[in-house]
Amino acid sequence: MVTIRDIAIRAGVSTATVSHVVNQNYPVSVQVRERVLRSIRDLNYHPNAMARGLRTSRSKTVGMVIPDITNPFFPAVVRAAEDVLNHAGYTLFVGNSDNALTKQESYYRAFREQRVDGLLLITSGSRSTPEYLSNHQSTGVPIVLIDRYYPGMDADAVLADNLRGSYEAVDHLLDHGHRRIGIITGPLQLINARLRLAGYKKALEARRVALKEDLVAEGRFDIESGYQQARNLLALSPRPTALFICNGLMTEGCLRAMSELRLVHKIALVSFDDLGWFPFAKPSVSAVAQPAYDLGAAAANILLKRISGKMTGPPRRRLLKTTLIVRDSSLGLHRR
Amino acid sequence: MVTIRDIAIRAGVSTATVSHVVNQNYPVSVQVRERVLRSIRDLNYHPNAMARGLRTSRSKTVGMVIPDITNPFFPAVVRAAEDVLNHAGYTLFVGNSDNALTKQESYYRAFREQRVDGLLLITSGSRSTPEYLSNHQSTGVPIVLIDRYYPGMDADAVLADNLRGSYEAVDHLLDHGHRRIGIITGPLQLINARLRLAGYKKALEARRVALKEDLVAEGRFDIESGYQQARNLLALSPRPTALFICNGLMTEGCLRAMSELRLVHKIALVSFDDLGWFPFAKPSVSAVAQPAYDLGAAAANILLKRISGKMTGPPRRRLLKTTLIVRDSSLGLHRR
DNA sequence: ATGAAAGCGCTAACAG
DNA sequence: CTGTTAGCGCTTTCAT
Repeated sequence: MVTIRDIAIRAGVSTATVSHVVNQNYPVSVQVRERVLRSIRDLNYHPNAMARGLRTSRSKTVGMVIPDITNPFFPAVVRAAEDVLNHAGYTLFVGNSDNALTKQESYYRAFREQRVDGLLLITSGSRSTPEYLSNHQSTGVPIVLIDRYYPGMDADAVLADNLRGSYEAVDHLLDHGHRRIGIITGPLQLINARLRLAGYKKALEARRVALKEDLVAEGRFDIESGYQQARNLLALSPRPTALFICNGLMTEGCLRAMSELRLVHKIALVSFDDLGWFPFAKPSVSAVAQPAYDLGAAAANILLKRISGKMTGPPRRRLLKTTLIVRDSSLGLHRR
Repeated sequence: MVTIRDIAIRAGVSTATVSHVVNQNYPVSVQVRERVLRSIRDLNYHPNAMARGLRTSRSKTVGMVIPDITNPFFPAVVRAAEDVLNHAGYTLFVGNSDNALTKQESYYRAFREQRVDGLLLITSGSRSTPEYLSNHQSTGVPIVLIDRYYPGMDADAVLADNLRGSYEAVDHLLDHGHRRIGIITGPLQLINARLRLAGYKKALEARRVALKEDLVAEGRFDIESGYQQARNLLALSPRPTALFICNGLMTEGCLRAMSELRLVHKIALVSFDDLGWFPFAKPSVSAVAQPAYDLGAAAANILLKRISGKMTGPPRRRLLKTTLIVRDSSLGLHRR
């Protein structure tokens, strides 16, 4: 491994001078600079980030943990955060927790040990704040939660308005005359899953439609559980006339079930989460679109402000609007 | 920041002993171990990976660069690599190059500077090997290419059999009587895009069907270009009777175009890359499924062997089979 | 404008 | 079993 000393020797200067050239933080004469730069190229020198970080205790690096890299929503959030952070000279490292608390913790620790300058976290699976996260406060490393939060965890958070988004979706179905509306929720230990369910309940209440417990099915935000719970709901009699599915992957599973049962054109459908292919499914799928890019970008911006010290004080919570996109699946147009 | 010294003082031992406890690589009496562990918990101590890495020159970390995190194929590969690496005690950091050579290079440098123990790379956009990669050999840091490679770059690679996969797809269309088959290729500076085109040509040749240049359109492996090029191909007269689309995202765009033109049920379609929702598109979409998980897992396994020194010698190239999944879009069943 | 030298936190000989 | 110590590669005063 070629080190700063190798460069110094080859260029006939001290390591300090090499450092000055590399970091451009002290004046260096043109001739010396050129000689140093040439040596760096000749030897293919990469500064050792570990040594540098050990010295400066900054890494110009941000760690992000997401729960499911195969759910298209999260990559979209990652892309946004990455854009903002790269622009500010930071490198974003991503870890996939696979919806497992243990993996989330191990990524958290790995990132902490790598001394990332900040953290972005899309939490998974717990009703309360894991201990390592409640202890996190004291570390001084900024952390911003995205899309979900642990109740009682004091950290900045950027969230979609889950309650209102699902309220609007269900309200829309009610508008179109549906009274037996089934819902496949996310795992209810997640706050956003609970809020989406709450929006459903609130919409029913507002129209004085009684809540039927058997129309509420809990999924796991994945294709498989969407399929399974859709089969369950569609086996009820009387059958629901409409379904509200609380994320995109479960909608994928639900469509598979509806397709098998030849009910695709008979049951109205709204999905929370808009996937790219919803417009050309038959019927095209109505959805509550989340501002994925804005979520990631806003979170990254807050993080940068915290890192630089431009933002101080107590945690803030930002709520971003969702958008109901009405397509054929909820309109009954497809019934003709 | 709490350091090993803080723990040592609090536990009334030397830093060496704390290190022994943490790394479990030297015997420590039970009482002392307990005292140390308690201090670690009390102070919420995280070993500084930078200091450790600086000392050991190992980071137990692997870096992976992918070209497009929003293309579902790549996250699937990531998931696999992650499974294998986590299992072996490594942490996988992912960087998204966004199909940009500059971003790919900057992630490469960031990972090198972080002193990752190995690299997984899904290359983007160049016909020849960038200089920093041809220089990589000498670093001794193992690197495994996945899905694509730069001609002339001497590194282990795990690839799908693009040529054969697309040959089979086009052959299948020919089987069903199609003679005017349009193709939307990927960006032709990518080797896999070129191979998929080559498979198309080879299949035509085998049946002595003349190649029509106007039926060949070059896309960029994204939704937008799939849409655009599909519009172009479908505007030809005579119109192609079948389309072979060289990746999943472009198929998404192509379907949008076909849907707008009300041609969905009139043109046969096969996609390279199988996406989760293809089975319930109408018609369901035939596709060449790539072994995404196996690609990632095989690459990670090779990387681990290189890191541990269990595998030495010249680079090896593994070719994994694809599978043609015939659904309605290529069968004409949907025409009834 | 350049260099000498201390020290970031940790591990690994080695000594005891 | 436990402690002392050197040094990984870098940045940063402080001299010159």
